[in-house]
Formats: sequence, C-alpha cells, structure tokens
Amino acid sequence: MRLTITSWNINSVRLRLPLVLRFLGEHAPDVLCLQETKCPDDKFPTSDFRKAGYEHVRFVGQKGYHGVAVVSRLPIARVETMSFCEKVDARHMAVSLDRGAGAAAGFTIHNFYVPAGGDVPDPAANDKFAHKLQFLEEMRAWGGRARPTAAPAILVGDLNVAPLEHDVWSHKQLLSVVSHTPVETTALEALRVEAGWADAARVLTPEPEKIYTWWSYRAPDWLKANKGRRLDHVWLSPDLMETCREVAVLKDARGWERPSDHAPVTATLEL
DNA sequence: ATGGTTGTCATACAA
Repeated sequence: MRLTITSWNINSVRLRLPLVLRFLGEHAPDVLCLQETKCPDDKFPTSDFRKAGYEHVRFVGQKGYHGVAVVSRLPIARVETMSFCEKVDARHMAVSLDRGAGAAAGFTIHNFYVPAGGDVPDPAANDKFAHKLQFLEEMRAWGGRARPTAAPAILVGDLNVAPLEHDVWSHKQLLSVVSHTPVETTALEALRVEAGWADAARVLTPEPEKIYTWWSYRAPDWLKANKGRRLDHVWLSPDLMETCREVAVLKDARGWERPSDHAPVTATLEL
C-alpha cells in the first residue's frame, strides 16, 4: 500500500482555498496536514474538502492566528490535541489512521506548528523567543515521556527551525537569525534524536545538498534570490523510515498566485 | 545596520 502525506503551512486556509484544492487535484496525497489555518472552527471550509474527495476533516483553530488541521481520504479513528506552554494555542493535532482489517495496528500522525519566535534571538528581551524555547523544551519532555516512536508514527509540521547547516541559504549569515540560532537548532535536533525520530528528508537527501521549504515574502524576487530555509519537516519512526521512498518539496507552489510563503512537503511511504 | 511583505482584524500584531 502506497501512502502519501503532505505538510503545508498554508497561511490562511480560507484565503488560499483555491490553491489547496489545486494541490489536492494535482497531487492527491492521502493525508494533508495544514498549519497556520488562521480560521475559527465555525468557519472551517469542511464541505469544500469533502467535495474534493477528502471526507475526513479535523481542525483546531482560533481567531486570526495559528491553527492546525488534518484533511484525509482515509478514515481518522482518533483525534488528540496537546497544549503547550499553558496556552490554548491550536499548535498541535494528532490523528490516528485506521489502516483497516488485516493491517497491523494503525498509526498516529502528529501535526505541529511551533512558534516562530519573533525577531530578537534573546529570551530575556523577547517573550516570543522565550515561548519558542519553552515550546521546544516541552516537545522534548513529551517525546521522552510518551515515546511516540515506540509504535509506527509520523510527525510533520512547520517546526520553524532550520536545524542543519545546509537547511539555510547561508549558515554563517543566519547564525544569529531566529530559526537557525544554535540554541534552537541544538534543541530541535536533540529532541528529535532522543525521541527516536528519523529526519526523513535528510535520510534520503543528505547534506550538503540544500533543501528549503520556505522563502520570505520580503525578498523582492524570491526565486532568483533563493534565500530559503527548511522550516517544514517530516519525521518518521524507524520502522516507517524503512518504508519511505521519497520526500518532495513542491517549490512550484511558492510561485502560484498569492502563495503561502511555505511550500508543501510530501512523503511517500510504501507500506 | 536597515527594511523589506503578508494576513487578520481593526488600524496593531504575528509571522
């Protein structure tokens, strides 16, 4: 069985609904995990996804900011959300896919949206950076406590950290830029390794090849400048890593009409 | 060193 799962920070699911539907029409992943839906739950465009063949839609949103959702062609058996940093922030949703009779137990997909962290990389001067570091610390504690990789599991999302040297256009120039500071990159790598996740994109495409999933809106010509960062990730439990054939970034989508600043990232598993 | 853009909601704030 072939399973494809996409992670995409959509930066307003309502504004970009035509783009999402185009993506689903052209690429038809089995599961789409969205971040930054910026959509209160009573306004989520569930029926549009159903019409596109995605019957199973789960979301946790809030007005204006944040918000994550999972849109699936496969039945979702269970949904859980976690809150971090004592905030009700709509930054996580876990769904369990039922792989049906005959298959081994279903598996869980965790969809994360880690805080961006503001501009100043100093937790004493910038509350948003302090919040980001605290969030990563709580993710680490969760990974150690819940042992999510003990069973088949997937973690995707906008983790807002580009952990490796070749996850950014210039390692040297970004060392003091939030998303690539040593305190963030070491924290993210440590929590990933401790919990037992494989960084699927980097297992299949090791450094020094550059991988980017995000290009700032502020660059006048994002494509030509190509000053990207790898902020969006697919992590797999070791057993699922064995089944992973491809992790692809659809850079084209960054060039669509009124795009998100993030491109969709799709993992293909052969189960 | 600085400013550059976008979305939401209401004209500030988060990214």
